[in-house]
Formats: sequence, structure tokens, C-alpha cells
Amino acid sequence: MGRYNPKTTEPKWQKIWAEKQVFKTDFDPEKPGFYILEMFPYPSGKIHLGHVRNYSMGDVIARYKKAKGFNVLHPMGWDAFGMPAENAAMQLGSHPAKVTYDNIAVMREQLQQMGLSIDWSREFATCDPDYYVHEQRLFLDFYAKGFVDRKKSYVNWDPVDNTVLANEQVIDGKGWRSGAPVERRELSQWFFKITDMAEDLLAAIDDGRLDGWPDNVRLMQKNWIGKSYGLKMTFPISGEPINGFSGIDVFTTRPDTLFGASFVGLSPDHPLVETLAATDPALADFVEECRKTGTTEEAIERAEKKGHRLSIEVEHPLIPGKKLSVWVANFILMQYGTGAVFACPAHDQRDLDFARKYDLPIIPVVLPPQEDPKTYTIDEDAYTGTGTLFNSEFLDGLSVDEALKKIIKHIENKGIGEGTTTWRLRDWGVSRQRYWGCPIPIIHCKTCGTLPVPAESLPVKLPENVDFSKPGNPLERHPTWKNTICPKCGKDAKRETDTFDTFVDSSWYFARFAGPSSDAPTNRKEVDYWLPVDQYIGGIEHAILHLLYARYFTRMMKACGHVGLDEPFKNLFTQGMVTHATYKSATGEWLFPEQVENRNGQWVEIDNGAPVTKGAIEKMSKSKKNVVSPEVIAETYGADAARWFVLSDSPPERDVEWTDSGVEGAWRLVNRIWDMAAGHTGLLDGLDVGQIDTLTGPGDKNLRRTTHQTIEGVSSDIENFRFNKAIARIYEFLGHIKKADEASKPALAEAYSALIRMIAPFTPHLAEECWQVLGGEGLVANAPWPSYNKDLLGSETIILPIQINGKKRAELEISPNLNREEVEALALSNNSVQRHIEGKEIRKFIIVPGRIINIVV
RNA sequence: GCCCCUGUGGCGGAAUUGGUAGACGCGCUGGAUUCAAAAUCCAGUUCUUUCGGGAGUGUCCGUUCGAGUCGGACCAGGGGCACCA
Repeated sequence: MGRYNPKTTEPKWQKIWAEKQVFKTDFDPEKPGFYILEMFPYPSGKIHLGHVRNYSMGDVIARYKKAKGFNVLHPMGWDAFGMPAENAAMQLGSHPAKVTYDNIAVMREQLQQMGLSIDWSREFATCDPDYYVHEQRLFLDFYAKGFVDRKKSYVNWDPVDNTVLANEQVIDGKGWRSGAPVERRELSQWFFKITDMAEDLLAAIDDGRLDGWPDNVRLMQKNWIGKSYGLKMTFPISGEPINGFSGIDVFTTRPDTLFGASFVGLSPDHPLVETLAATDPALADFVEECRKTGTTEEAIERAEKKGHRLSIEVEHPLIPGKKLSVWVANFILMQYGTGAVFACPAHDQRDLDFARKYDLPIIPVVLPPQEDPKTYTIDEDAYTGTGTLFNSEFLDGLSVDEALKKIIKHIENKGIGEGTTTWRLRDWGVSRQRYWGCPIPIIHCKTCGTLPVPAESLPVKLPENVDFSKPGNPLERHPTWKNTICPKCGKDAKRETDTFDTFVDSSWYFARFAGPSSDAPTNRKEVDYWLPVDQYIGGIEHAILHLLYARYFTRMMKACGHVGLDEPFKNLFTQGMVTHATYKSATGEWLFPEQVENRNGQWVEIDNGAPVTKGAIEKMSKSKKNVVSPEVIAETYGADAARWFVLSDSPPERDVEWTDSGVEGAWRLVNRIWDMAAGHTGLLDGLDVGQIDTLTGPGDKNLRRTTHQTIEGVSSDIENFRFNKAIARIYEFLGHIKKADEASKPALAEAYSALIRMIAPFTPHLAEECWQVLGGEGLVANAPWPSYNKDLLGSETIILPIQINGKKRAELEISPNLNREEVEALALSNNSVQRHIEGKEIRKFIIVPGRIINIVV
């Protein structure tokens, strides 16, 4: 037998799997279905290590479940709409469709070379009109059901390019191309009313529907939805009403601190502020200044706290005669609550920072335990903990919880406010002013208003001849595309030129896979059989947005009869990211890792020796160029070694920092297994796989015990996503097989048969080749998973560590079924134990059966 | 800033969830094989030591017979923050 050559072996088996349609899946109500799905990739051009890791994990599960007798659905498609293709069109002049489909062709080839057990017959891209026509149909259904809304919201506006920018395109508050300071601008946009379902999206997190999800993801979603109960109340404006406002409605989750109120703060986007700014140039300047912060919560929160005092004052609702100043503050978000707050600086850090800056009063009203009300003061830090109310009239002496209840009741009784539930979650804005997305099927008519495109006119296809020479939305400036006629009155009308957020595309693709050629958006019969996805796998970076939108979308689809369930993903596994250091040239451009090297401790560009700044270790992303291509590994060592390697070292949920070392080890393993198999040609000839497990032979107890222990361990490791541990076990098993010289042929056959079937999910090509050489029946891809016999797992003796005062001093090898007294006697007779307890009194004798002995002296 | 996560030898990591810290792999050292090399195989590898032992899981403090694991405070790194996907 020659050396193992993946270059010929891997394509050979891929061809055989394809010809025999081993991974093609059909609806079969007789068999239990198992739907495994990895988050589908954006076709960026080449697969990267994150993909290899993600799809290798999914493939292990898919092949394992198939071996366990499930009808496995393991599809693949492309999240194909999005900004990068449109940017490429602007920079290189190529059409987004061409760029996208070219990239898909390359990446499909690369994925196929990995030997994944995917049913390629179900493949689609979200930019296929055959896919997005159904997205438009779904939208019409949602529109009819009242799930869709049109309202104003803020976007990043580049005043030079006259275009809307994505958050990613805003760098230090400036447009990425123009360099102009970006403004926050209001625009009418389409929304899905996700807040209407906030209650159920939240409830499902804790009522068992998401029990198969990781706790941290559930917690993140819970915090994101952000249900909170508080008080909405009015602070009357002193004197005459201003511009029709007689009071300011504020929302607070800490009404217990009402007597510590120091001032009232308004968002720069608050309607009252807008009316005042019309006649107050200084205020208008301040508001404009605030709007330069951009739209992200992060930017607003991190910006230096700034305020502008208004000329109006409000009255404290419970303290007659007390007036509070009113400020516009840049950190107050219009989207949350009422866009106005009352501030209690003593018990809120942001309010405290603001109060210190503008010299506003600080009145503590919650006294921490063990503090004296006469001497208690607030220094650097606001006190946000629990305690006893003081300085608060009728609330004095109450706990925070009691005070919250009492004050809400009190305000409600006075009729100046009410207890209210608010949500952090905002409606989902789906409008994008871009070309490369699914057109929103809406028609604007001057007489009839806004109308949905009639279902029979779908799809609304993207025009192909578009102009990318300038920034802005090509659909908007296309000479003819937006011209249409009103479906109601027949007069000239305009198409909606916004396209969908790409999160819409990825919110239902999993349902489409269960019937990819259906005339309706979904094939109900197949959807009911396959869904929910039994195992969903993807990056932790999608923990909130994608997963929350998909959960909401599924509810909307259910309401329209397209699916029969609320929660699309039964079990979720979030893998860690593949990270790598970033490198920046002296001119501030990102560099690929292969462009730089370390010379005497200094990072330089290989081409010209120019100095390079090594930046943070971040998730691999094309925009920062800190990517390592898996091609080199696959070309040198083959797909199996690459798959084995990405799963072998790190626990799957953890981030991995990529290093080159270690691939060699995977390559060695491939060869080692091949050599072992090649040394036992025909070992499995004529043996029925199912029968091997019951064979017995003399003198090979140890080998059989190891074989069955390994089967048990590897099976549970795979079920629990502990691929690194499964692999470690296989390494140990290899060592045992090699040393089992005296084992009989049947025991050896059992070991080899189990070994090859256990490595098959990890290194499928190698497994097929070995299976063939050993004389296994059929394809290992179709072979059942090895089973183990519980009776063969146990060993005759166990090793019990002995501790004296919690420190290990000796070991005891005993039979596991000795009783307590016998163990105690054996322990005390041990030499090392005697030396350590000599002359001391035994105060406690702890025996944890099968675990440990601890003697306290 | 807010929410979530992570931290163990030279490196990636393991530890049955409170019970022998360092499985397995990488790297390194020594040996075998070879004309030589590659490949392969075998052995060793937390630090320290007067060879009895002592120290040790980011830092400090606590709970316990016993802490990598539980609690508190802190430090460092990563992810998300609604138009990157």
C-alpha cells in the first residue's frame, strides 16, 4: 500500500457520493427527520476558516445523525444580497449580480471540496428572483395582516454624496468616501411591527420553547427586548403653555427617586425641542451639533455628555412651588420611553456626571444600609443599590421596592401619570436605499396613496441596466424602472425604490429549504415534517439580531398560514469566532497577514519593508483583511486534515486565534490511520457490521473495553458538541489498538470497524478509503453508527487518591465494591499515609465512594 | 457607556460540574531506524527543590474536610449595540 494521497482520494469519493446521491434527502414520513442547518454564508468570494469550522461542525452532526438512522436534511444556500457587491460595482464597474454569482460558483466549488454531506439539490441564493418573489408574497400577506408600518426614522446622511450610509460606512463620524461629517436625518421608511409581538418573543425565552438554546443567548435577547415597568408622568410647564405644550411627559423606571429630582432632560429630537429651536438659533445650533453624533446607540452613549439649558421651567409634581430646570441632553434617546426623563443625579451615574458638569442640585433619597442620613453624601459614584428612602416625605423609611409601588399608586391616584410597561426593542426598519436587495412591492399613487403591488404582478424584479457611477440609490435614478401604473385607478404611479434589509432574506430561508421549488413561499407538508430546525449552528455574533428577527418572522408566517410553529430553531449552538491579529500599513490601510512579517521584533511589509502596526485580535473579516485562506491547508494536506484540525484543538463555542502550527499533527493522524488500515487489508471481509459487536475472543478484554468505552465517549461528545474531546479520545484509542498485539482477530476487527465509523464524520474521505481496504460493506457514509455494550465498560480495579488535610499523599488501587470499613483499613495501612498521620489525631475520615479519600488530622 | 462571554504549562486545551490539575494535540529534548535526510517509531516534558518536600489555574479576599469549578471586588481580552453579514 502506498502513501495516502488526498489529492486523488478525496475527489474520488466526492464523485461516488454524488453519483449515488448519498446525501439527497426526500420527504419520508416513515422515518424520523433531523434538520441540521448552519447559518448560510454571504458569498464574499472565498470561504474562510470561520466557514470551514462552521460547516465542519454541522457536517459531523449531519453524518452522525444519518448513521444513527435519521432522515437528515442538510441544505446549503447563499445570503446573496448586500452592500459589498454594490460597493464592488461602484469601485470596479462590475454588476452586483455578476460579482455575486461568480463568487457563489467559486465558493460552492470550495465547499464541495470539503466533502460536506449536503443535499445540493436544494441550493438557492436569496438574490434569485425565484426566491425573492416569495419574499414579496410574504410581505403582501404581512401588509394585509397589519404587520407592516410606514413611519419616520433616522439615518446616517452623507451631505456631500447625498446618500444614506450604513453604520459601518461612518468612520469617526465622517462618511467613508466623502469624509464629510455625517448627519442624522429623518426619512420615511417601512417597518415590521416587531414590538407588537415583544411580549411573546420574551415569554418564549423562559417558557420552555427555547430550552435548546444557550443561556447566554437567551439572556442577551431578553436584555435586548428590555421589558421594564415604570411610571409615565407629566411635569407641568411653569406659566403659559409653550407651542401647545402645557407639560412634559417623562418615563422613568425609578419613580421612587422622584423627590431627588434635579432637572428634566429632553432628547435633542424631542418634538418640543424642535418647535423651540425654530425661534432659538443657539438651541438650533446645539441640536445640530447633537445630530452629528450619528445614529448608533454606542456613539450616543460614548459621546461626551453635553446639555443646553432651555428658557422654560417645569414644576415638581409633588413639591408645591419647587421648579426644575429643563435641559436638552445629547444622551437621551428619542426612541426609548417618551424621549424625556427626570434626572436624579444621586442615584444615576449619567445624571450625576451631567449635574456635576452643569452644577445642578444633587439630592440623595436612597440611603444605603449602615449609612447615617445626617452624614451621607454622594461623591464620585451615584448610588444605584437598594436601601431605605429618606428626604422623601411620605416615602421615608420604605425600601426601594415598597417605594416604587407606593409612588406609582400615589401618582395614579392624583391623575398625573400611570404605571407603564416600556420596551427597549424598537420596530424593525426594513427599508434600505440601495439597489442590491429585494424590491419592496409597493406602489405610490398620487390619488390612491400607498398600495401593495397586486400578487399576480409579482415578482417586482430588479432592473439589470443600472448606473453605479455615482453614490445614491440606482433604483431611484433609473430612467424608467420606477414608472408604473396604479393598480387601483390606472393612472401613472411610482414604484417604491427602497429594498429590503438583508436580515429579511435570512429570516425565512430555513423554511424555504424544506420545499425549495414550491410555488408558494413554503411547502406546508414538508415544512411541517422538517421544521423546526433540530440543530442550528452559527456564530455568536448573530446572537441577537438575526435570531430575533427570524423568530419574529416565523410568527408572522404562522399568522398567515405559511408555517405551523412559533420558534424556528429547536436547538441552537453558537460557535466561537476565528480571530486573527489585524495589521495596518503606515498609510493606514489594512494588510493581509501574508503581506507582513516580523523582522527582529518589528512588523514590516514583506514587499517594501515599510513598518506595520499590529492591531487588535479581532474576528476575521474581509474589511479588515485579517483573514487566512483555508485553501493552502486543503491543497497541501487535503480536506480531511483541514476538517480534523479545525475541530481538534478548541472547544467549538470558544473563539480561536488562528496559528499555523498544528496542521501537521492532523496530517500525521490521517497517515497514521491509513497505515494502520492498510496493514489489515481485508480484516472486515465478510463480516456484517451489525454482528461484529457481539463477537468475543480470548485474551482481549482490554481492547474490547477500550473499544466500547471509546464508542460511548465519542458518541456523547458528538451529541454535546465536544468535538475536541471526541478527537482526543480517538487519539487515545489509536494508541490502544496499536498496543493490542495479543488481541484476537475478531476483537481487532471490532476495534477497526468502530474506529473507521467513528472517524467518518470528521474525515469522511479517509474513512471511505480505509473502509474499502479493510473490506467493510458498502459505503461507510451509509453504515450505521457503532453501538456499545454497557457490560464491557467496567474495570476490575479503581485507583483512589488519598488526601491528608486536602493534599494528595497516596494512591490506593482497590476493587470498586469494597465496603467503607475495608477501604478505611486499607488506607490507614498505606506507608505514605502512616508517615503523614504519625502522632496526630484523626478528626475526620471522608470517603467519597469511587472518588477520593480525605483524612483530616 | 450598556448587555453577553472568556482568562489553566512554551502553545491550543482537558478535568465526569465541589473530589488525583495539566487528558489529547502542537512544540521542544533524548533515543531507535537511515549512507544521510525526510517520514516513522519509542521515551521525557508545570515550576522549584537540600529529592523529604514546596508552590501553582489572570489578581486579591471569602465559603468548604477539599475550589480551576461556588460567592465578592478588581484587572485584561473578545462579541453585540438595531444600515457589516
